[in-house]
Formats: sequence, structure tokens, C-alpha cells
Amino acid sequence: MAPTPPLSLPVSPRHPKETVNQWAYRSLRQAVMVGLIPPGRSLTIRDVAAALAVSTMPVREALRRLASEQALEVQDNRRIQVPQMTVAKFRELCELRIALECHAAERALPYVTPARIDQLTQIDRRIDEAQAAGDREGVTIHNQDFHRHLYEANPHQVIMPLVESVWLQLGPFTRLALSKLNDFYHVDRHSEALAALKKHDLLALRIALEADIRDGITHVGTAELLSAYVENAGMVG
Amino acid sequence: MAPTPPLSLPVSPRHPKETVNQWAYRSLRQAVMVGLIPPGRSLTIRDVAAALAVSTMPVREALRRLASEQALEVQDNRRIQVPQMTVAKFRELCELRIALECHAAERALPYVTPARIDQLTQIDRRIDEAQAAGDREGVTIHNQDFHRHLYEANPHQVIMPLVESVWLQLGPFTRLALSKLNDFYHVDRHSEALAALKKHDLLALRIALEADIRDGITHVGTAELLSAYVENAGMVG
DNA sequence: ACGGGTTAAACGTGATCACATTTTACGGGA
DNA sequence: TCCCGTAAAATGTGATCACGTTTAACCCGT
Repeated sequence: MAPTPPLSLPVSPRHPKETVNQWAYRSLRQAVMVGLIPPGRSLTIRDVAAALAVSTMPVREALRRLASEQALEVQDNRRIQVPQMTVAKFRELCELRIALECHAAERALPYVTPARIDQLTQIDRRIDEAQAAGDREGVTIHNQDFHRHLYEANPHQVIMPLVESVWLQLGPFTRLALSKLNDFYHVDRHSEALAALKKHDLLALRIALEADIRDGITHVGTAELLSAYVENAGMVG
Repeated sequence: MAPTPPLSLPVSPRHPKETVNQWAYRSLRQAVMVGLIPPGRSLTIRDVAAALAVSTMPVREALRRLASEQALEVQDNRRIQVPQMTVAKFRELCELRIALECHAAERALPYVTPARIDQLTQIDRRIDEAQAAGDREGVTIHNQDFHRHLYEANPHQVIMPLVESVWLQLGPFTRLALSKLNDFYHVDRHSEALAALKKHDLLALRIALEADIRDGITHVGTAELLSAYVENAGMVG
């Protein structure tokens, strides 16, 4: 077996006023979210620090934070890796996402203003543009923006951090769903959600959201695709 | 106004094989959970490190982790404190807890065995004993054990970390609910839940759980108690 | 050629130090 | 007496180092 490659991370430019810690966290998070780090690949603090050209300290804090958000997994208190995915776990995460986000939408609905609906419509347009351009990462980002912007209509925000954690756990594997999704015609669930928002129709909103999430995700669980990827990833470590 | 007291933390004994980091995290978490650190009280890394008689490094990692779990709040990138509670936020957390835990129970139900029901019954007995002994902290701990042990029947666990985060955010304020609760006769929702488990009756389980959570929590939200505490705590900082 | 034991490299952890930024305290001017 | 500006103390951040443990490599014996 070939020795593990030296771990190259895409270094996004560091924002001004951003601490090294935040930058390392952001970089690693992004890498995990888009599936750049294969599950089972063991990360060492020193390696990541070298890849980012910083000292070990900010890196280990970033790694630990991601671990506490379930994005990474500390194996036996030694190795750190992206958790392995199983079909059952994937299903659990999918159902959790639906329950959590439907609840978030319900709690946000009373605070949704016409102005926010306009903003959501704009974001939805950006999703379509990215989809048309074949920009999968853009689709993911804008799709998350759409959901986030809906739930954050609620000014007493407590749910989003949990939602983000679930997104992070599903992240490495949703990229697959999107690639599959492009092949099919796919009804625009966001339009349905927007219509429900305009009518303040909670039930219709829940239905649209659940369908949207299932569209983006469940195909993977039912298809042989995930299994293949899971097994493949399992061999990488 | 009196100068802020020098922050004394109850130092639980350090487990063998436990890193300083883990110990600091556990100590701080416990302190937050039982409401020992008043909301608004600003914590400094050096102070906590001094109180625990360790260096600053493990402490800042513990603090950051608690912040990422929403147990603490980094104010303007300088001050760290237990977040202030508002009535609206409290309600959001309560509703979130219900939604999350009912979902967790639903996903766990198919895996609940008679053996586990027995264990749950034993834990429930311990709750009653603590209640009879007036041991509020014991009640809290065993109550959490009960819920955790139910949800963890599901072997593909992804929900508990989120539940723990919500518990942690409610923790500093539930102690009030319990003190109030002792004054009233209070139907044993856990018995109802156990009965529902034995019948594999999902709906009854959800109803019992929701009632249990509301019993333990919502009284605070409706009573003037929380408001009083919130305002009081707001003046502490 | 294969396996086990020894040794060296690698790693996580935690302490200490230096530096930049922020907060606090003090004192002078209106 | 009340601001406000300046200086000193305090704080977070990040780098470096030392130590104990774990992992990996290597060599010798069979």
C-alpha cells in the first residue's frame, strides 16, 4: 500500500482580524464539509499545522472544536479522523435533519417577513444559477444559506448551531447526492417552501422542507452509491 | 459595587488517566450545569487556571469547547461568560428539547429491550430516592441518566451530543424548576413513559416525554421565577 | 523468509514566554 | 464635579520547548 499522501489542504486566504485559530478552524471545517478529507484518514496535529504553515497550538484547538461538533472523531485518544459513515448512521442523520429543521422552520415562521421572503427568493435564484453552471460547491453553499436564512428569522436563535453540526456530519457525503441529482429533473422544493411561507402555511412548509431534504439526501441512502462510497472510504485509512 | 469575588470552583478529584484538559472541561461543565457560575460573570482564562491550579493551556481549550457547545459565550472576542437567559430564549430551548428528545425516543423505541426497561426502572427508582432525600443535584443527574439511557438504546447514536448541548444551556436555570417542583405533587411521567415502552406505544411515549419535560421546565417559564432570576443574574455581571 | 523483541522516531500534552490588543485606573483640564 | 486622554496592568494568542506515551521501523534469531 502506498504511504499516506502528505495531506494538502486548500488554504483559503486569511481574513484580516481573524486569528490563526479561527482561520485553521474555517479551513479544516471547509475541507471536511466538502469531503476533501477521506473518512478514516488519520490526521495528526503536526501534519495539519505543517500543511497550514502555522504552529501546532491553533491547530489542535481547531481540531478539538471540530471533534466536539462531531465533525471529527478522536479514535483512542490518539488518532483523529473523519468518522466512518454507515448506512444506518446516515439514515439517522437524515431523519434528525428533517426533525430538527422542520422544528426550526416552525419556530421561525411567525417571524418571517415579506422582506425575508424576497431575500430567500434571491438566494434561491443563486442556487439555480450555480446548478446551471454545474458548480456543485456553490449549490451546497447557497442551499445552506437558504435554510440558514429561513431559520434565522427567529430572533431567539438556539437551533442553528445544532443544525450546523448535522450539516457538518452529512457534508462529506452529500457531495455524492448532488452529483447524482444533476442527472434527474428535480422539482423545486424551495419554490414550494416559499409559497408556503407567503401563505404562512406551516404544514405545507414542513412538507416542502422534508421533501427538499429527502431529495438532496435520501437518494444516496437508498442507492447503492453510499454503500460503495462507504466501503471505499473504509479502505482508505 | 463589590469587586467580583475571586471565583472558587469545586474541584472534583481528577480521575487517573484523565488529561488535565478533560478534567478542566469536566469541572467547568459541572459548574455550569448546576448553575454555580452566574450568567454574566466574566471568566478569564488565567482566573480559571488559577482556581484549578493548572496552566492556562488546558483551560482555554476547555473554555473554547464549552463555548462551541453553547454552554459559554465569547462576548466580543474578549470576555467569556455563561449566556444571559431571556424568557423567549428559554421557551425556544424548552420547545427544542421536546422536539429533539421526542425524536430521539422515536428512533430509539425499536431497539428498546425488556432488559433496558428494567434498567430504566432502576434509574427511575434512584430518582425517587434522591427526591425523597431532598437531593436536588442527584435528581438532576439521575433524571438525565434516565433520558440518556433511553435514547442510547439506538445503537446508531447521533442525537445525544445535541441533546447534551441543550441540557447544558438549560442547566443553570433548571435548578430553579426543581426547587419549585418539590412543593407540588407531581405525577410520575417516567412511569407513564415506561408503560408506553412496554407496549411499544410511540404516541404514548411522546406524550409522556413531552409532559415530563414540560413538568420539569415550563413551570419556570410561566412563573415569575425565571424573570426574577434572569433580571437578578443580569445585574451580577 | 518469517516473527518477535528492541530501539528510534513521532505524537499528544502541558508549561512557559513574548507580543499585540484591550481593559482599567489615574490624573489633569474644563 | 465631570470628562477625557494617557499610562499601566491585564488578557488572549500563538510559538517553542520538555516530557511521557504510543507507534513504527529495524535487526537478529530461528
